[in-house]
Amino acid sequence: MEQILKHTWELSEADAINLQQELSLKVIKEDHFAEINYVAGVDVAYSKKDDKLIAAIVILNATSLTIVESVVVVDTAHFPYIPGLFSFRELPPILKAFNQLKTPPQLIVCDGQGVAHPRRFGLASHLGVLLDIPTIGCGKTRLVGEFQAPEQNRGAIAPLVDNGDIIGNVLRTQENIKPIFVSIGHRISLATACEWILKLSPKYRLPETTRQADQLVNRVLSQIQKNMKTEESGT
DNA sequence: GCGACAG
DNA sequence: ATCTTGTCGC
Repeated sequence: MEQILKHTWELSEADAINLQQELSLKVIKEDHFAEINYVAGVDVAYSKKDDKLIAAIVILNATSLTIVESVVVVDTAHFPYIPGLFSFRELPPILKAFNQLKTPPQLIVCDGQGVAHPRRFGLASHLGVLLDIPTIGCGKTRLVGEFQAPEQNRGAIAPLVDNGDIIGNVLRTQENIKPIFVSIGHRISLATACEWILKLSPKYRLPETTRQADQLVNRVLSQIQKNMKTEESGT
């Protein structure tokens, strides 16, 4: 898959913030896409013991929600976790994984925020701008913004507001279950993003894309930890 | 100064 | 997010 825009990942904290402000101008907050046949789910896990990031991409058929391809990349972490600068830690391995992908998706669902971010440029927006593909930010918890709890029924939404801007929606994907935080990543409107997340979450709290990517990433993570254990006992 | 803070 | 511990269910 072709990466449209590239930049260095060796940045200071201040330079990373400047880059976010510059790139945030490129985010398109409307529906800019044609037919969506394949949807990607992206997730990253972290092994603290050997300081490795494990990035997984799962491609689903957009109608049947079955897996058509998956890729895993294990990489060294080169940037610390700083709230607001999450993408500078997790995107390098994610982009490596996209390079190995054979089935290009027309929509990417990210585990992390889109424009629901202090500088309106969370991981989902960052990935969307670099690949120029529609992305949705889908977080389990909030980074910024205030909200009221949405009604208890599936599909209920409440606006996520920061500085007077509606930066996302708090969306109930399953009745009586904690809602998730949906925001524009790139090339999609908030309303369409929520429609897709509901369509992708027929059974569980999280969309099938992130669920499958999470399962894959954790399977690889536990395999790595298992291998390290047998190496210890063999030495 | 203190708390809050995607994963 | 991970790690550690304990508890519960299969």
